Amino acid sequence: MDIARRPTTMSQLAKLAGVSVSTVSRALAGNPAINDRTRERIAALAREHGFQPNMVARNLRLQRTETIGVVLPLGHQADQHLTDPFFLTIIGHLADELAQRGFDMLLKKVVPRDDQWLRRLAESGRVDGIIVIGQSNQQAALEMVAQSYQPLVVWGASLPAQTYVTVGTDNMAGGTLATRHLIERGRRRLIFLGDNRAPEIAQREAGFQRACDEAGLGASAHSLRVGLVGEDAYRELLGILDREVGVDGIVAASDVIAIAAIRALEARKCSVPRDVSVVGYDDVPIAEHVVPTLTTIRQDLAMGARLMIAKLFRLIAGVPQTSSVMTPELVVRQSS
Amino acid sequence: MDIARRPTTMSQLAKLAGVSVSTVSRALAGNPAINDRTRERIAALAREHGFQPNMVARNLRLQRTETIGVVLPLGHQADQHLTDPFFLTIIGHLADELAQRGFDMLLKKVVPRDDQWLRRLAESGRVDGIIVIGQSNQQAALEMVAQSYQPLVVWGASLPAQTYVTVGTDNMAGGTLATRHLIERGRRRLIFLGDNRAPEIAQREAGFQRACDEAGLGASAHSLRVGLVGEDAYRELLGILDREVGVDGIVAASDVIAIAAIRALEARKCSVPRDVSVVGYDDVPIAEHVVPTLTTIRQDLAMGARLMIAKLFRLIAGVPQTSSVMTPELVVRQSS
DNA sequence: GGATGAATTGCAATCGATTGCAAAGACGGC
DNA sequence: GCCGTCTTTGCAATCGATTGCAATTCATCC
Repeated sequence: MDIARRPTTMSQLAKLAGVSVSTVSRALAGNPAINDRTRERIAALAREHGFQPNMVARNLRLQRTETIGVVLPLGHQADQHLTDPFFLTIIGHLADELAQRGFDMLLKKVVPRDDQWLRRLAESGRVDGIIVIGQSNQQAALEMVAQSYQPLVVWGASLPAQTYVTVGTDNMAGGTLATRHLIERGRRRLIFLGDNRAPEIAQREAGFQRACDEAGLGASAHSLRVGLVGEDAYRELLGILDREVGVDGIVAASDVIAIAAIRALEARKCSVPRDVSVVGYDDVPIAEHVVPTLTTIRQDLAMGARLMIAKLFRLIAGVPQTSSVMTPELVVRQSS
Repeated sequence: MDIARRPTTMSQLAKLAGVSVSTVSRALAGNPAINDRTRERIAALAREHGFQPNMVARNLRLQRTETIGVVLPLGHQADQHLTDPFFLTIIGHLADELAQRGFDMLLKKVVPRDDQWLRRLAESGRVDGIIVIGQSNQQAALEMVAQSYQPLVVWGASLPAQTYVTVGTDNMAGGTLATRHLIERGRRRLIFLGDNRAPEIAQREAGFQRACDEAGLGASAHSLRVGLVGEDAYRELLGILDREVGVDGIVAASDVIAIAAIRALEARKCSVPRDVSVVGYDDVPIAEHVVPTLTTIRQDLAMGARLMIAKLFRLIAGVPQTSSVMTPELVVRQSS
């Protein structure tokens, strides 16, 4: 039981210890200029009272925060919620990597209303660097900030004229991989499901088209757009299945879409994989737990997160970085 | 193209505008003491250069950050990753609620090594309030901090002597609901799957036991512990199924466990729901997309997030709050 | 013309830490 | 006893904003 209230600032702790604030600061920082006995006395006092220095003041003085901003721009999504386990998975991996380095994560879900959303965070002084998950349709805002703000890494597609650093998988290769797999399984009437306003999805779609063209099924292969998730998407899927008679292969732009598609097929009395083969994208943890287990294109998100954080820290240190494109991998399970 | 570099502090902007820092501060804050023409001139200058005030300095001066800490304590989980979509769902809803109020979210995943992890965040000055998702096995740390730190809301179980505010569902009722449903379906050899070191899970298990006792199946009903997710859990499940012959009903402590269980049953040639009925818990978005769709106990996380944030803001305003226990709801789908 | 008061703006303190530099104290050597 | 050196500690500036209070300007009124 303390009679005086617990000290909350260094000056209060200094008064308790009978020394100056600077001595307390140095003692807690382990500065060797401070006498061992003094340091130990102050450390004991701090421990005893559970003293915790004010990080905001510290951050202001040091001009760094040991915090990384992680931004999810939802530019092209009507729906406001994060429902794709893909995001949690990558956020979880990022949190792991950051925690290892003693950094915190400022998570922002932004629905862009102007092109200043990224600049606001970048110049607020609240974060030492920024990771953006997915370009959405916000290339302009990303480019603008990248001109003057170095510590920025984006998960997503590697685009021609882009000046910012990205980490991602080869989406075109992934789309091709998924599609060729269906064709090898003897599927001929294929559709692609995904919202191609995001560049990653557009690249996967391009990969789908390429594989279709290679196999000479241009005429019978269709490419269709559908939102990412939710009841609307499910209903839309039912409509698509009713319209597209004879479809025997589906390439989905994400596992969540694939799973909804399987459910829609089920509702229409189509068996997966007997009547229709389905390939997802991402290999989210749930993919191997659904029935049938999901054939999918695996993106190594643990590796991706590690790369993003590694690059980001090097950028923070002032070392220029280049983008990385990882190779996606086909994981064959029951749905194809 | 600016010849001078862009102003990054108010004093630089003030120099540009030919006024003092205080005038800039007041102008940007919309203080009516400032002449309209002056204010407009300064605002235009700020807009033109994309000026963004330093939030760290602002936070220090105002002693508030408009940031809420969201903490995921992983005390009882061997596995370090966030893989349960339950977390993403609740984080997404919290992010929505906070964004609406113009607040940011500092996300911390902590693997508690001592009992100071919560205090460190509480007294760092970096957040105006804290939400803890799940008590895990950290009741002691929560209690300790709650003594001296008001703005704290915990998602989880409402426990007898607890001094902090919680929001959650009635886990005992949920467990009972799920179990009674299986019993009504004619199931008699039931098992509960979940890690009861977390108090929420322990309460669900107690509800399971109560329903079993009510129906007089104490002898044949078992209660078993299993980790939350991952390949280990799946293998453990296979082992359990092999040992527990004749099981015809499973109450899972989460949807993720339920889905893994269905997959294990499938691997052992048991049909769901023909041979075994399975009930999950949470009603995560994926629950209605798996095949068979999952019967589950729905927790209204949107409502829960809204309640938590509402309580937290009232606590920040100094208004004492009480805990809320929401009523869980049985959602019957195909798996039972 | 001078007093009064309202409208604007600036000065300087403040939030709580860190750190360069100076000062004080300890100690030994001559 | 005095001086130089080394250790240890404190003073005060700094990070970049906000804000109470004082100062200035200017119009108005008698």
